Formats: sequence, C-alpha cells, structure tokens
Amino acid sequence: MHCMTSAEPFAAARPGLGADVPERPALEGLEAKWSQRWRDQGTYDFVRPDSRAEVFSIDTPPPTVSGSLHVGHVFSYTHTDLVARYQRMRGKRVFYPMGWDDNGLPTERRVQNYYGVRCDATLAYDPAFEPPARPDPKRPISISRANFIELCLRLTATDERAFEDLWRQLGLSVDWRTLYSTISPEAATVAQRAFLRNLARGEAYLSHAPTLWDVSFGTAVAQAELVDRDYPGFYHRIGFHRPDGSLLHVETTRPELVVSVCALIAHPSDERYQPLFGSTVRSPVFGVEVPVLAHHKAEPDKGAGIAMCCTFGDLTDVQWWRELNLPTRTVVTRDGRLQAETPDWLADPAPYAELAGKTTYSARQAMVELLRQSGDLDGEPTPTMRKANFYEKGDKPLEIVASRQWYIANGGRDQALKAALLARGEELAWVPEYMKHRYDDWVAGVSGDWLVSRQRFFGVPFPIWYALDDQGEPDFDHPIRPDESALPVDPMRDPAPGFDPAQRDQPGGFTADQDVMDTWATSSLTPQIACGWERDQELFDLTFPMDLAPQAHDIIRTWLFSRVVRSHLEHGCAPWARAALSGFVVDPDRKKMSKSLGNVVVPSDTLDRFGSDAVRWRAAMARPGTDSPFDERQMKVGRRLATKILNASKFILGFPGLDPAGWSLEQVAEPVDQAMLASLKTVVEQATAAFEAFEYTDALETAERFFWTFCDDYVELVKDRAYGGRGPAAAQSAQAALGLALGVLLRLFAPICPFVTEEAWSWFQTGSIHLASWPQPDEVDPGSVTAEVLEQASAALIAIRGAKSQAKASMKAEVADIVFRGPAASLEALRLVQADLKAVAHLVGDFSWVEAEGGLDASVELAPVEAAPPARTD
RNA sequence: GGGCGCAUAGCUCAGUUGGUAGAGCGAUUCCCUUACAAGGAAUAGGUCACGGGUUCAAGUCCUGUUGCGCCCACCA
Repeated sequence: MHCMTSAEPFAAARPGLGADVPERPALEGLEAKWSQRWRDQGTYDFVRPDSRAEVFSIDTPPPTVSGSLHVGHVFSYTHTDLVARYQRMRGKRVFYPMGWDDNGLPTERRVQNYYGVRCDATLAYDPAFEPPARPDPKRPISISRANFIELCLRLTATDERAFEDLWRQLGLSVDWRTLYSTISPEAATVAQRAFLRNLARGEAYLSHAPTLWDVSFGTAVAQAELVDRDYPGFYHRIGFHRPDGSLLHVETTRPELVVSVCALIAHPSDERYQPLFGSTVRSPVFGVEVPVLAHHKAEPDKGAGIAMCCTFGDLTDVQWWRELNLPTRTVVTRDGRLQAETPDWLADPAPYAELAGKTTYSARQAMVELLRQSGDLDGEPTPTMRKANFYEKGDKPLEIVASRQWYIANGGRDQALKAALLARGEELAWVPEYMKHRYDDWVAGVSGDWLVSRQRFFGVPFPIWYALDDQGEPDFDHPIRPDESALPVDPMRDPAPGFDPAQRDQPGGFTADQDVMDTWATSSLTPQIACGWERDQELFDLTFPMDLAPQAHDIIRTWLFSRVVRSHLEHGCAPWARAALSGFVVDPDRKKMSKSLGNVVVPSDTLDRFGSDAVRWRAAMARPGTDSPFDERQMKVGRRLATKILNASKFILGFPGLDPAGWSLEQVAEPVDQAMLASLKTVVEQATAAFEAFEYTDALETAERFFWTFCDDYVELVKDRAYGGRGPAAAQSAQAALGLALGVLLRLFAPICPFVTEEAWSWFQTGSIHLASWPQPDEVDPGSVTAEVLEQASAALIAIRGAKSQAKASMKAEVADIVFRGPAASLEALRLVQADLKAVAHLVGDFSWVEAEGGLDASVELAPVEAAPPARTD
C-alpha cells in the first residue's frame, strides 16, 4: 500500500493531518517499512542511565544458529519482546541483547555436511584451502582444525544473517549493537576467565573416570544432554560356571561385554542367590573368575534377577564398580570398537581374537557364536525393546569409556553446594510458578559433577597446557594456566607461558590441552558475556544481576541450571531476578515439533502470509508455560485485529477539520463519552496490572475485549454525532473521546502489534509509539462517572440489531417504535444517550419508556418497508 | 516407579476471595452499512472427565479414580 512516500518520517502536519492517513490501510509492507525505520533511528538502542533501578535487563536465549528456527521460537521470542516493549514504555531503559550460539557440535555437523569435509587435528593449516564446489558428504575431505574452524565461522555468518532478518521481520525490539556470539573472542575470554577462576577456587578439576561417550561424534557427553530412546535388542541367557560344574544363568542384552565382567550381582534379600554371595563363578568362553556379590541396586524381578556387572555397560555398572571396588576391565574404545590387544585378565585368551577390533554390534554377533560353540547359550536370544541412553544429538547408544575430562562442581557430589543451588532457585521469581518444581527436581537429582570438556574442535579451547617430563609424559596434576590478561588463548597455537614454541610436544617441554569446552559451558555465562563482565564495569553494574531470563521449559535442566551454577560460583548470587518459561508450539496432534517427525512449521512462510502482528497476537494468546497447538485459523484472527486497528484509527482520524490538540478530558461532555472513558480507565488499570505480573495474555485480552466493544457499539453509537449531526459541541465531545481512546488503545496494543500501532501512531503523533509512555489511568479519567450509560446503550444496541437481524433486514432499515422496559435506573441511563441511539437505530418515531422489574428489555418494531419514506437524502 | 501439569461448547481456551456457565474460531441465519466484504450483525450449541466429602451453595475447596501431556529415574 505504501501510503507514506514522503521523505519526512514523522510528518507532523496539523491540522492537515488527514493527509497522512491512507485511503485503504493495509498490513502489507509495514514490517519492511518500520523495521528499517527503527534500525535507522536506533529506536531500541540501550542508553545507559545513571542507576541500576532504571534498567530492565534481559538474558535473551542465544538461538543455535546451525539449527533452523521454527514457529515455536517465534512464539517464545515474542513473549520476551512483549515484556521488553512494555517495560520500555514504562520508562525503563531496556537492555535487550541478542546472541548467537554458534559454537559446538551442531555447527560442526552442519559444516561437515554442507562442505563435505571432516576435521583431522593432525593435519597442518592450508591457507589456500577452498571447500569443494560440489561437496560429497559421503566422501569427506580431511582438513586441518584451523581450516575447519574457518569454515564453521563462514557458515555461521551466513546463518546468522538469516536469523537476524527473521527477528527484524518479527519486530523483536532488541538492541542489535549488543549482538554477541558464543564463539567470538569476547565470549571465549569470558568462558576462559570463568573457567580459570573455577579452577583456582577448586570448583573445576581434571578427572580420569568412566564417562558417557558418543562413539560417532567421538566425544564425552554430559548428564544433562542425555535422552533415552527405545533401542531394539535381544535377551541372551548365558551360563556362568560354578566350581561344582553347575551353571548359574544370567540374562543380558550385551553378551559382548562378557569379556569385561567383573562380578555378578543380586539383591541382598534375594533368597535364590544368598547362598552364592561371596563365592566365585567362572565366565563362559573366557573362564574369568568373578565374585557373586550383593547390592541393593540389583532388582530381583529383572531378567534372571542377577546382573552381570561389566566395566562398563551402563551407569549402574559404574556405581557397582565404585561402591564394590571392582577391577577395571574396559575393552570398548573411543571409536566404539573392542580394543585390538587381547586383554590380560582372560584365563582363556584365544577366543578374543574373534572379537578384537570389531564394533560392539559385530562383536555381539561373534560372541553369540562363541557362546553357542561353548554350549553356554541357553536357548535362542529373544527380541526385546529396551531403553538406551543417547546423546540428544546422536544416533547411536552411548558407551561408557574411561577418559580424562574436565568437570565443574554443580552440587552432584557436594550436598552443601546442592543446597545452595536449590536456595538460589527459591530466590528466583518463576513465571509460571510451578516451573520451579522442575528446577528443584533436576537439581535434587543431579548425581555427578558437570562434565564440560569435549573432544571436538569448534569450541572455546581450555586455556591449559601440561608440562612434559623427560619421557614426554604430561603432568596432568599441575596444569599450566595463562594470566587472565592474556585471554583469549588457544593453547594449540600459543605456547605455554614460560616455554618456547619449539618446546611444544618435546620431552621436557609442554603440550596443549586438546579439548574444547562444551557449548553449555560457554552459554552458561551469557549474563556475563552480554553484561560486559570484566570488560565494561559500568555496563555490568547497570545490568547484572539481570531482571529476566526467558526460555522454553525444556531447557531448565541445561541452560537455566548451568547459569545459576556459574553465577553462584563466581558472583555469589542468582544471575537474574526472574525466570520466565514459554511453552512449545506443538502440531495439531499435540506432538512436539521436530525435524525427525517432519511436522515443523517454518516461520517465514507464516509471517509472510499473515503478517508479523498477527503471528505475535497468536503468540501473546499462549500463556506462560503453556503448550499450544499450531492452527493457522488462529493467525487469521490476529490478522483481523491488526486490520481493525488500522481501520478504526483511520476512521477516528478522518473527521474533517479534526484537531488532536483539542483532545482533552474537558472537551468530553456527553455522558456516554465519559462512560466510555471510564470503562477504558479500568482497562488501563487491568492491563497494567497484568503486564506487571508478566501475564501478557491477560493484558491483551482485556484490551482486546474493550476494543471490539468500542468499535462495534461505541463508535457506531457516536458516529452520527461525531460527524456533526447534533452540532459542533456535541461533535467535539465525541471526537475528543474517540481521540483520547485511540491514543490509549494504540499504546495498549503497541507491545503486541508493534507495526500497525506504529503506523497508525505516525498518522497523528511525532516520535515512535514504542518510546511513548505506557498509558496512565488518569489520561482517560472522567471523574466520578461510571461505565453504566455505555453498558445500557450497548444492551439497547444489541437488542435493536437483533431485531433487525431476525427480520432479515439491513442494519440501516428504519425503525418505527422502540419500547424500553426496565428498572428506572436503566431507563434513566438510556435517556442520557437517546439522541445517539435514535440516530444509530434509524428510528423515525420515538422511544417509549416503561418502568418494570427485572432486566432491560427492548421491543423494536421496524417500519413497514412499503410504507417507508424515501431514504434520507445524502 | 517419582514429580509437575491438564481434563469446561465440535475446536482453541478464559473462569478472580465458592454465589444463575464465558470468549474466539467453526456451524447456522442474515446484511453491499460512506472506517473496515480479506468486512459486519444475529442465532444455536455445555450433566464443567468420573466417584465421594466440606458447605445454605462447588467448574472453583478437600479426597479418591480414570485418561492425556511433560520432566526425571530405571533400562540385567
């Protein structure tokens, strides 16, 4: 529609104000027009005030840029924006940064597929390298770590531009000057600094221990990243040999781990096995002597009631291994295969040749064959569907391998710290409140410290080196750390302090820690990154601890918890005052949207077709914490509201000779005009209270309910008068009331529908509506007047319309008589507005008034069509 | 197995401190009406999942049951 082609962004023309109002207002083009204007004018720039109290700061979730945004993201980011816009209009300086979570595995995987490459850390950097024009992900080209990281940066830059475009189209009022990314040098500095301080305080430590391991990504995985999935397998009933030659049967889904068996374990109270506790049996095929032990974690009703404890089949094995001091007999290596060398604990090592070097899957087949040959397989394997742990981004079950990893204390092994972290959860305000239970449950159940190291490439490196002894063996007990002033460092590029680069990997020299931090280890510091911790003290003092942490409810155990951990350890406080949890957008069958299900709704299409204001309206209708099904028809409702806002504004601003300067409460003299303002005043109070409680849905519903009644009833009622049908003074009262109401309504809707409200605002106001002040009740306070007159008039109008509708007549059909029956007070109210009612009803006769008990009743008699006088001349 | 949440009109959801069941969508019947036909008006539609209890009064409070969703645990 491009109604405003003038060069002046805010034409302040008055009284020729009608010139700015388009003939046919339309939604198309508003996003492009206003997002550009907001960008050019820095509408949402954070301007530093003098005191912390004037700031509202938001810890925006940095989206994973290698993934794609779906309509659920659009909803939850809109929820945050609603609050940001409200707070800004309340006069707060809103610190609303955006970040990109671009480091980590998702990016690596995307780069591998996109460019057809894989990282080989042993290769040297090739400055001339260019990715193939026609990538073949099935035959990846090996490139150096530095080349790989270059490609990661290149691809994320492209992705990030697309994300930014989408957020701008949606109208997020973020300050794009404060954009950060988790792989940036600034973020790396924060991550390394925080880690070094954790290390200095003893909160971070290196430990060689059994670790959950993803064999396809070749990296350790943290507890918070586990998901369990169904995984098909077979029960194998196999016999262990008692000294007397009889067999003790166990059932296992992982017979290949017989080579690693350390004990058989049953419940202490299990009478079947009590006689065996303390005795030993010999494993089938390999003849290893293992004890039969008791432990309460064994479950009598599972399998044969006695479990094979191997190092390591699952997390229970790890617990048994620790608590029962069992030997370590690991054979599964980091690539998911059984080790090539024959283990030294086997009494009969020969059969191991059948397993050596095979994947666990192939080794399982081979082991079944060995068991069959030795006669230790009882019956045939029976199929079962079992649950197995997976890395949430992986597609093979996790193995448990022993490896050296970095951990950060998170209360999993320290009850005092756990209690302190639970107390931090108590300090937070939760929206909605019941989400706090999820935090409590997760923290209470954390069972080990936080594993933060990953054997990957595109991440923040640990700022650590190790001295090498004369044999070239690293001294892991005394990691070498840089000075904080040297950050960020890349130990694989930079030499250890006090060493010469030539001493790298030489006996007596140093070697780099090869690992990178997990993405969460960096994103756990988003408050510190965004607020300028140790980089911009003034900013940090103004913004930290932050006011609001918005996120979806699936992320409480990861991002939310990890930020509480880091803030507690570093600053001794919670990182924010309030946590707000958004629900998901689910598909119409209430299934979570996911790529694998193929039910993801791409947001750009929805935004293009319905307009951002409509989609935002729908998002605002989803209450905090509540999942809502995706339904396009709902978007149409929002679109209709947006259109209505434009049209109503156009109408109110369209009276000839209109002068907004004359819109004052003193001008509003007619009782029904005052009654409308009285009603609106209540709406302002309720919407404000709702926003203060972060209940944006209630704020919207309150404003919207009023707005539709305002359009349907009040505007219709006063239309004739506002055009001058009853003289200039009566017209001025209506126009002033309409204008005051418009100014308030546009601001009430501004957080929800920023584009149409800005557009309409620009037709009669200077400056952005988003920097205007949130409406105050006293702006529309008509004194002691109540809304009674308008309510009675609405009831009368509905009765009149109903009569015409029932008679299948046009709304402008003429009415012969209207008889009102009702209590004296109602009739009195209606008499005050009878002139307006007469006009809107097209009443040619007169009203009759009959006092009666009960509610108001109107009987309407239409004028006979054939007898109707000619329509009024126009 | 534990925790949390949900169950109200065909659909999506409101329902304040207990006091005559609400909205929108959809359906139906209409209306070219000079802000809006990509619109507007009106009408119909509900044993508030089920069983107990408290109360003068329960959609609302207590309790039990069933079903659904999410999170966690277990996965021999």
